[in-house]
Amino acid sequence: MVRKTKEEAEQTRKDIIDAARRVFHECGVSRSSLDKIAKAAGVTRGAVYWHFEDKAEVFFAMRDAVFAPMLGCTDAILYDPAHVNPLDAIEGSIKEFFRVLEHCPNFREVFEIMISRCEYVDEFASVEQEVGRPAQEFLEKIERMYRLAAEKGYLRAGLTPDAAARDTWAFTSGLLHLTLGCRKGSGLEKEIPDMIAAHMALRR
Amino acid sequence: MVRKTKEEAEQTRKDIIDAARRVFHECGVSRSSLDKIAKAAGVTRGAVYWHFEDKAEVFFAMRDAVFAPMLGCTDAILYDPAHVNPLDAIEGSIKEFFRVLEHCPNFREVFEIMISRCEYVDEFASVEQEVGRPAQEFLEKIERMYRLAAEKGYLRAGLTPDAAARDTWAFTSGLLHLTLGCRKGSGLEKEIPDMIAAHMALRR
DNA sequence: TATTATATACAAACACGAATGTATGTAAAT
DNA sequence: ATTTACATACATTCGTGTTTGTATATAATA
Repeated sequence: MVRKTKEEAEQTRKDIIDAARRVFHECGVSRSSLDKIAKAAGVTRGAVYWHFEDKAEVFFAMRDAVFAPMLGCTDAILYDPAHVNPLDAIEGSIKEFFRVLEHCPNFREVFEIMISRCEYVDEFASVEQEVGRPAQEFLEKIERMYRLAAEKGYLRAGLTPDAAARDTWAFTSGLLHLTLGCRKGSGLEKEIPDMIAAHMALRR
Repeated sequence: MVRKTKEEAEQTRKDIIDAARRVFHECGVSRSSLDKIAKAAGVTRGAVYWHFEDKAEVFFAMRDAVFAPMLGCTDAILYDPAHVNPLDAIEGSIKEFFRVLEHCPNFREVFEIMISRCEYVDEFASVEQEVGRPAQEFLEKIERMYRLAAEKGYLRAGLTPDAAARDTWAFTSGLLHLTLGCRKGSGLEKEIPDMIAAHMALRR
């Protein structure tokens, strides 16, 4: 049984991506040989090389599979018209991001791989850029929201939308790194919603 | 000229550590073969294996060479009795940290390696822990400082030292990752002192 | 509709370089 | 005389990219 139907082939492609995530997470990207990934997916390297050029392409496919949904997920909250106060939208969006991160292992694994199991050099140097772009977009989005909040009179007096946005930007990034990186399993996750609320309370 | 004096041997040891930092930074840790490092240091692998067990030991030696000085450096500011307001001590200490990071290439390179050029698995899994410990200590230190500030009446009303500390903690971590990682060379460095000042202004 | 041709979706085998760890050699310091 | 501080050579493993083989799905044709 060699030649599969298109649907079956598409399934093995997904199997490979799925296996790659597990192997990347366990061994780190550089020590994840295509043979390990293939075996974890129940195929041989032949199948991997059929579907992908090399390990980098597998990596990017894995990342793409979770990044787009994640952005859509947080944006939905950020731009939810139910929030009359933009500060609530920001707070809700960030909380939602960390909630998803805690409850969806696939997402968390990919983020952990990108943060502490991948070396950003050569073919992967661009990953740093591509992580930077959503980060940059996040900054611009919350800056607009803070500006809106200021116009509506919700922003604390003496605080510029610009400064508030950059502070929240760094705070969120730090929280992400602390919860996924060095402080894993330290009970930090339980405190995250409180930390976010306290952070936002400072600018109300 | 094979056998060197003790001083010369100590120098080649330092040369190897120095070369390792450059090679790690350029190639990433996993792609830095001991041969590359040896050649960059102007020796052979024989010398490397004489001074170190393996690559991991070279890595840890490199890290130790900058971590201790860095901690001493920021602590000196944090505990400088010249500051009557603990908030000034915190602000100064964080600013100093980023100032050193910007102006001392050795320090910056090591931090960049640890943040985006090393995979925290297997022998290096402990690195994550060891990065986490200073981070944890930093949290405890600034928490004490915020408590002190609260006692002296310098902390903004309605803000607990605990919440302030964790917010500053995440902010600092995020700033570190943003400036060394994805946003390198984006002009962010120029804005860092302002961002720190704005962050601290929120809790005065 | 039945037959044929071709492209597909892999598995298996091969060839190559790179990296590691170790073993051995050796000249000079001690 | 012995140890030190390496350089050199060797053996082995591992990963990669490519090539070849092949059974079958699918398209083309009659």
